[in-house]
Amino acid sequence: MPDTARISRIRSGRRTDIRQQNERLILEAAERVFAEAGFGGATMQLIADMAGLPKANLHYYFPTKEALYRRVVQNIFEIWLDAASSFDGAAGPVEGIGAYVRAKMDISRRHPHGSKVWAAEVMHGAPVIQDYLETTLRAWTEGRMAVIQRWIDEGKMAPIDPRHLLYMLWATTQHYADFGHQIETLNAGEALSDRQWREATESVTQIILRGIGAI
Amino acid sequence: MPDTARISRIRSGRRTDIRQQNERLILEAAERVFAEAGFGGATMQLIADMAGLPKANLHYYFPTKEALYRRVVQNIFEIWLDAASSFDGAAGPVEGIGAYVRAKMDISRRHPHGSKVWAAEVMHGAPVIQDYLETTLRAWTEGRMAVIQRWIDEGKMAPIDPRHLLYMLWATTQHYADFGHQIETLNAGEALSDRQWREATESVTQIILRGIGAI
DNA sequence: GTCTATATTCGGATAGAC
DNA sequence: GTCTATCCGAATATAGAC
Repeated sequence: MPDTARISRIRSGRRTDIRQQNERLILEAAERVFAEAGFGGATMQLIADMAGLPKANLHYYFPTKEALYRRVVQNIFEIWLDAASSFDGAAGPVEGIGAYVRAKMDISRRHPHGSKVWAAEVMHGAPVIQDYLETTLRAWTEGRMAVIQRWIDEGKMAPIDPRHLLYMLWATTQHYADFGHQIETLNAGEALSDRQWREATESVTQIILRGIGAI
Repeated sequence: MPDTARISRIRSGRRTDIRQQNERLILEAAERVFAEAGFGGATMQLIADMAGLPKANLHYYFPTKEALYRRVVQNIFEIWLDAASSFDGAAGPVEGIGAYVRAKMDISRRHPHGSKVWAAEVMHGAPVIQDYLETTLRAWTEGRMAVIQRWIDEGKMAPIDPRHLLYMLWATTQHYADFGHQIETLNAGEALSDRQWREATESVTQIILRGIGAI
């Protein structure tokens, strides 16, 4: 029955397309609402309205509010892990840390909502992603600490505690996303321009690279 | 009627004592619950249980959940404003910024809940304290930027953008409170010891003071 | 000033028609 | 796969006895 098979494939294909598109719509809306209202303050109704779908559809694609939230948090974590590659294969701290700061500042600009959701999740004791902290993040951190320690041993930077350097990199770059509203208020109520983002990235990079004696 | 007057004074005095003590109990519990669950996730019942009072008493002292939250946020803001004095009257960046970092790291350690509540409030667009950002915080920021600029003009530090230096100071110090759970997880699940707090403060201070060319 | 009982609203989740 | 109508639990807030 080639005919019905073809129709079935097409139908199935369309269904998959609709599913993927709707899931994306829902996840984008959810990221924004969770960031702006917190998990407890977010409502499925608000997310549905922002996604342009009836509330019941959300429960069709994501069984519970928590399942939807979990996916949002996972998405952000993966984006940050990708940025980790900037760190690897660098000859020294100037290239490695410079690239990492640029990558993370770029993420802060393009995914401010995701960064805020992550921050809130950690502030609340990481009820949903504690396992990621203990496995993936811990391994990642120890790997980069080893790289930094090697740079220190090779005389490419001052003997800074690698752990606190990493915390400083996370804190300074994510601050531009998480506290973006405060920064905007102190910028006469205006969002940072392209030029201001470049200046911010440059300032952060310069202070840190000088601070660790790499330049 | 000296007798009744005395009794009345005593009664009134006791009432005031009870009021102050209960308000303090409620505010401490509220700070913790708001920090760990967010405004939307916090419940008056949970705060009441943690304060050891019946729920209705909370509504006697604070008319609404939002009024209670507002007081918590204001408390934190005042604590940070006090720390601002570390900045003033310093001969140069080594003393001024050094003292400010120490003061803010100390607050991150002693008031982690308050710091988290503030962070969440800002992340949500500062619905409650937007006026503080536009008045008090803006004035404070401009004042310190002028001080930093003077240090630059006097050749006491490199020509860093004062604004981004301030953001870095806020980001790095508050990170130890707001992301304390992540830091603890990466510290084998242990809270930082006295010694580790000193090392963290020292690392932050050293990197920043070197980074701005002050040492 | 304290506390029990309750009114009322709101939001997550689902049933069931289409 | 979509969506309306609805259930039900939970949480804020208050009434009113003590």
